[in-house]
Order: sequence, then C-alpha cells, then structure tokens
Amino acid sequence: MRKIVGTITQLKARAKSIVKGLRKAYPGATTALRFSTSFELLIATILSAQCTDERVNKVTRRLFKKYRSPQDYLNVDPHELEQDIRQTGFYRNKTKSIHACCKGLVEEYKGEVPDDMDELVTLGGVGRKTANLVLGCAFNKPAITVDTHVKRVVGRVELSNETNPDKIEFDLQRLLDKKDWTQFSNALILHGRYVCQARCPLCNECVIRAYCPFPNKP
DNA sequence: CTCCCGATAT
DNA sequence: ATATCAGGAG
Repeated sequence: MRKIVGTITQLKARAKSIVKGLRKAYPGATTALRFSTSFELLIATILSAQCTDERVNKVTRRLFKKYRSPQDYLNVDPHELEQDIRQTGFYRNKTKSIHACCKGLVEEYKGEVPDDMDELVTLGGVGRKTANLVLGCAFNKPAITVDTHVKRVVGRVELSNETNPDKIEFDLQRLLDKKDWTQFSNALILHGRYVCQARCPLCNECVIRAYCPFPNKP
C-alpha cells in the first residue's frame, strides 16, 4: 500500500470528484441482495460473508419462504438450518451467527431489527459491515459499508491506506458529505465487482481513472 | 492472528 | 492448483 499524499483539503476535493464520477456511472446503486424486509436483509448479509450475492439470493429464495421470523430460526434444529444454508459456505459458523442474532432480536428487541448501529452490533454475527448495509439499504440511513471491494478500491484510488475496515470507514466518513455515504459505498461495491476487479482491473473502462494513481493502465 | 468452507474464475 | 467471493468470532 502506497503512502497517501496531499492535504486533507486536497483529499476531500479528490473524494468529491470520485463520488461525482461514480454517482453518474452507477445511478441508484443499491445492494444486489434480494430482500423484502430489514430482517431478510440482515439474514442475507450474514450469509454473504465470503460468498457472492448471486449464490446468497439463490439460497434465500427458498430460505425466506421457510423462515419468516426470528423465532422461526430458533425453533428449527441447527443441523437442519445448516443444510438449508450450506451452499453459502462457512455454514456452521453462519448457523451459529443466525441463531445468536435471532436470539438477540427476540430477547432484546421484541423481534424487530433495530435501526441503530450500536444496537445492531450487539447482535451475534453482526459487525459494522453487516450493520452498515442494513442501515443504508433497509433503513435509508447514511452508512458506509466497507466490504472487500470498498477496501480494495479505496486503497487503489488512495482515499485511505488503512487495512482495518473500521478505520477505512472512519477515514471515508471524514472525507465525504454525509448525504453521499450510502450511495457512494453502494456504487463503489458495484465498481469493485465489475470494473476495479481484484485480479484483473479494467482500468481502460474506469470512469474515475483520472483520479486514480493505480499503475495498471493501458 | 486463525478459523470457518462451498462455488466459481483463472 | 490457487485466488477470490458484500465477515465475524475467538
């Protein structure tokens, strides 16, 4: 990771340009996870760890018909739930996370998903990444979701050189207007998936290449 | 830091 | 064969 150069003012100006470029390229960007309630998005996001959205959607299509409330997940034998989500990988841990999360929802929040960061992260299996996605995409609150894509792209365009996702989130909060938070991270995730890919970034198709020092340019 | 873990692209 | 995919817990 290269050292970030420039004053905070210069950095903010560059961030603004990048936000503008991405907003134009990905208007109305939102999560690709299929959901109809905040609770469904919460479960889908827990399942999405180290797994593509497409495969999560394939699993939740069946899952959400079978399990409709936190209590439904608590009533079933964990081995059965493991098999129901097996295709998303890490199925033993994810089953434990879902169970802990639903237990927390039932016992502490009357079965309702809280729309508050501090409350969300008290739930088992829910960290800031999961909480931010739910806050931004289900509750329409300002939230910067720092996933593997955001982490990679932000490093390449040198808006943050932190490796810890929480620190990246706080760096971006400092650089961006609050109104841009949700749209920016959603757009950045799409950009990371389709253009600024991990293995072979398509720099010649990149709308923010003018602001990016990343070397692999044609 | 390690571990969890299946599916897909390269 | 290996890297990678919307991470979190211990």
